[in-house]
Order: sequence, then structure tokens, then C-alpha cells
Amino acid sequence: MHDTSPASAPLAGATDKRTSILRAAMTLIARNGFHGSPTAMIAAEAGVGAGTLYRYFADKDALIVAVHREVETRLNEWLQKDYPFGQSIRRRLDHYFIGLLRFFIDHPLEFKFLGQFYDSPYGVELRRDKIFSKPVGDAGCETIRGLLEQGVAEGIIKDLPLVLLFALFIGALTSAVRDHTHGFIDLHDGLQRRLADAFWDAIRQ
Amino acid sequence: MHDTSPASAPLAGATDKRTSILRAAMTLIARNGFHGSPTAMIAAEAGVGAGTLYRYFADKDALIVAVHREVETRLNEWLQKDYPFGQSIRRRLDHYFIGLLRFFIDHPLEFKFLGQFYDSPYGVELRRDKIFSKPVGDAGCETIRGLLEQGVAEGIIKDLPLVLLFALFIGALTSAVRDHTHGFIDLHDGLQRRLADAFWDAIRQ
DNA sequence: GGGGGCGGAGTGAATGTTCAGTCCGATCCT
DNA sequence: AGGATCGGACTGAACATTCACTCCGCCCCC
Repeated sequence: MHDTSPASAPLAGATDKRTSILRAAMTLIARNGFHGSPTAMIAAEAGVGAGTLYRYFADKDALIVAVHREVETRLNEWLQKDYPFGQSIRRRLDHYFIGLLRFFIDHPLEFKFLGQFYDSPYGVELRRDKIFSKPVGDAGCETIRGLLEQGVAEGIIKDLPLVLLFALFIGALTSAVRDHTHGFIDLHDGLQRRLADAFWDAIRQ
Repeated sequence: MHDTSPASAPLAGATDKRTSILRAAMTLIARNGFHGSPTAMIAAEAGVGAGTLYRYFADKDALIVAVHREVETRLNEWLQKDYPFGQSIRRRLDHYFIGLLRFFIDHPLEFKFLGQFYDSPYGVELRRDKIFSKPVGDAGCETIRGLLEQGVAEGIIKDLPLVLLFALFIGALTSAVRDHTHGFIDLHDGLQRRLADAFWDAIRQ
């Protein structure tokens, strides 16, 4: 089985095919789910032959995992922009909350893909890691988990299990975004703020 | 296409097969998802022949919809038990919040099934209806939507769009239950209470 | 003994994956 | 320099597998 790293990928403009395939896969999976996205369809959408897919990825699973990695990398970069180092815990949590809201609203396909991914066998383990240990920011950046922990220690956040605080965070966030992408509501800036405030009210001491 | 109502089902003890199939379908779909639950496997789990399945349901879709109806009926009955008519809005909302928590904790398979269902093409429309118009309680019972509406009108709940209030409700709830069923936390009675309190803090004026 | 619920091998469609061949650009040989 | 050779990225038709669904004979019960 070959790797998915650029090292083993063909040179020059050929890399465009890899990204074409990644984008096509994300788009179709977001729209139709894993099983509504046959490899033939992904290849067609990407404008490559059915076999080409297997020159870049060992199998469909590897492709899906690669899409996930790529999306998460972009998400992490997005979250690190303008990170309010040194400011209050609430402000830093707000940065994550609104940052995630904005990213998902601006990138609905990425949102739907991640939703599919984390609800599949692929993602459950990752989810566990994310809550318990792994940083959301790639390197050097504080984690949501760390901020919640610190807030609890300082007595400004309710002394609930971290997992529950995180559930409030991610649950409110994803439900609201889902309603937005389904067209049930328009999550404009003002509502984003008020939702973040409501979340803060939920967890503050 | 034939119906799934008992009227058209075979008589006598044969109904046991119908419920066997329903239970088997729910169990396998909860565990492996729709695509990971071939009809042959469902039939085997139910202890019937592969063809028998089609004596009770027109096709796999009809079976899935029937499972959903059956689960929701039981959920509604559960929620109507001990409904605190006439008590404060907070208490009535609490009844729903903790009632749903308990039901899902006591019935993890039902929870996972509903999660799969509402994230699939089957359920999106139903989700929309549930938020916008349909009652959760079957008949005569107040709806979560109605309670939130009333709370907003009385000025004791934040004046946010109903959809967002509902997103806070269902998002916090489902995220917490998911963490519980994944074994990340033990949502005992005390935590259930404190989570309900946190939710109330999020939406109260 | 006969009729209807039942079983499970069978069927055709669809899907993931492969592989023999094509094509294009680089490299080498004269 | 220019033609011959080669390498390997790319293709897409073919293959093996899986799935939802059907069909016909069995068998149990009246």
C-alpha cells in the first residue's frame, strides 16, 4: 500500500489531480454520504479516470482519511488566525466558538463532511482523542479543553466534567450550524454573538 | 406496495416475527449503520428467512421508516408519563430534557438509531417538521417548541429565534448522551440535573 | 390433503478494485 | 540534432463481490 504523502505523489502539475480528487470526494461525500459516493462518481467529478484514484490513494478508506486530514488542517489554520493570546478565558473561548461557527458557515461542505466522518467508524476514535488529549490547534496553540480546564480551576466556569462542558460547546455549535445549512435560520453576525453569549451563560459559574 | 400497519400483517403469533424484524433492524442499524446492515443480516438476527422480511415490509426503506415510527411512539409514551401539567415552564422543560436524557441513556440502541436516522435523507424533513410545527408529545401534550415560545413571550427565556433555542436544547442533550454511550462519562442522576441546569442558564433571560 | 406463511438459493444491478494497454515526455544513441 | 527507446502516469473496461429483492418449493396447520 502506498502512502498519501506528497513525497510519493507524482511531480509537477500532477499534484493537481490529487487535490482534484480530494475536493471531489469531499463534495460528493458531503452531499450524498459515504455510500452515496461511488469511486466512479468521485473520479468523474474530479475529471480523472476511475483507476487514477488508486494511484494516489491505497483504497477508498485511505482517500476518506486523507480528506479528513486536509479539512482539519485548514480548520486549524483558520482557528489560529488572530488568536487572542493573553486575553481573558472567555475571550479565548469566544474566539474558538465564533471561529468554528464562521468556518462551518463559510464552508458548509466541510461541515457536512466532518459530520459524516465523526459519526462513522472512522471518526469515533478521533473524537475520543480530541476530547481527552489532542490539541485542536496544531502546535503551540491552546486547546479548548485546556481553556475549559483553566476556567474551572479559576472558578469562573461551572465545576462540571470536562466532557460535559465540551458537549455543551460542540453540541450547541453543531446544532446551530446544521440548522443554518439546512436553511432553517440565517446565522448572521449578531446571532452568532448571542449564541456565544448563551453558551457562556451555560458554562459560567 | 403494501402497508406496514398491523392490519395487513399476518395474524396470530406471526406478529412476533414482525417485531423480531423491527428489533433486529434497529439493533443492527444502531450498531453498524444503514449500509452495514444488509437485509440478509437483519433476517438472520431476527431468526427468519431473508424473504420473510418482504412479507411484512415493502422494501428496506419501509422497514426503516417503520422502525423509526415504532421508536418514536415509545419515546412519546415515555415523555407523557408524569407530565407536570400546570407547573412552571422551567419545570416542564426540565421534564422533557431529563426525560429525553433518561430515555436515551436507558435505550442506547434507540438513541443511535435515531441519530443515524435524522442524519440520513430519511430524517431531514422530519427534523424540519419537528422544529417548526409537529408536537413531540403525540396528542394533547404540550410541545417543546410551545414551551420555549411561551417562555420567550413571558420574558423569562432569551429572545432568540426558536430554532436556536431548540438547537441549544437538542445539541447539548445529544452530545452529552453520545459521550455517555461512548463510555466517555457516566451520566448519573446528579450530572443529569446539573446539565439541565446549565441548559436552563443558557436560555434564561 | 390442500392452502398459505415461510425459507433460502438465486438474480440482476451496482460497487470497489485491478490490470493490460495507451500516450506523452524525457533520455539516450548515433 | 533527431529519431528510437523507454518509463510511468493515466485510462476504462473487466472482474469479483455484495446487496436488495424475487420466486418457487417445502411444510405446518387446519
